[in-house]
Amino acid sequence: MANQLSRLDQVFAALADPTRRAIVMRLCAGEASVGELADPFEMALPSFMKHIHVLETSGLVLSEKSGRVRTCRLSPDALVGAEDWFQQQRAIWEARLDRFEAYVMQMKKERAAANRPSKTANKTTKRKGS
Amino acid sequence: MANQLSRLDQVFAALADPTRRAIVMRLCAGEASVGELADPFEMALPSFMKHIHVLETSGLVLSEKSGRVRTCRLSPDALVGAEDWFQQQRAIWEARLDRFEAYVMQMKKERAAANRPSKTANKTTKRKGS
DNA sequence: TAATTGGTTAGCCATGGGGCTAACTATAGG
DNA sequence: CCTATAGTTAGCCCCATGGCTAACCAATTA
Repeated sequence: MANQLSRLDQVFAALADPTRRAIVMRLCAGEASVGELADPFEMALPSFMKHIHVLETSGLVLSEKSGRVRTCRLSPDALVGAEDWFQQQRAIWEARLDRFEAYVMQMKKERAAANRPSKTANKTTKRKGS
Repeated sequence: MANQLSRLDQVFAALADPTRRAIVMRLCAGEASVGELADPFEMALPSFMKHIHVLETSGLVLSEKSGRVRTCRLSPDALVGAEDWFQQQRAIWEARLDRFEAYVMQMKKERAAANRPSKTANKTTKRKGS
């Protein structure tokens, strides 16, 4: 579990760079060699290879060398893992929103009760507790 | 659109740090003051404030100072924006998988046709085109 | 008014990230 | 066998990041 967290570190750090996000997007459309991947970028190969390496150690990308060409492909697992994190946070967030909404409803009811001095015999402003 | 990309840079970079992810998770449960947020961390306040600032400039967190206490709350928009990116990638990925599956199906059919020299009168290996 | 509390600013330091060039290895092709 | 291709390794540079301390406001509170 703590492993997954530090994996998240690497995945998010990898995705924080536009070059690397572009590589991931490109790889979503299918595997490609390093040269093919590097082609659209005006960047020296060694610099580009660093990005590949970051993506690889983050678990987002797998690569295999055959002959003198290294072919890269996306490993969707890591992507899904990061996506899961968002969904968990959103779940917590939405649960809180629900609770907040319930709280607002409660407030409304109480204020309505306070503004309607008909049934309950309340004389002065009786809003403070709880 | 290019704006969103550089915003993504910041959001992902912000989320690449475990401290900051913890802050976001904490903030999912409701707003809190800087002091409350910093409490669980063994870190000098100025260091912690840097994290807050990173989260704020990334758009993930909003804060407001009243009196001498600054209250932070989550801005879900940025989170959702990042989540969207994943979903887009997954959509492209899955579309590709579908195409690949279709391709495999096609291959199967062709191989089946090749192995079944009954109906279609094909003499030699007639697989090459398209 | 004096002291505490809650943040903030300024400035230092070490590490790491992202870029480069140059030189090297190893396969493919002529 | 020689050359071009595709990566790789080594090493340099600069600046951003993440941590710290020390000093400094500005509201509370005694």
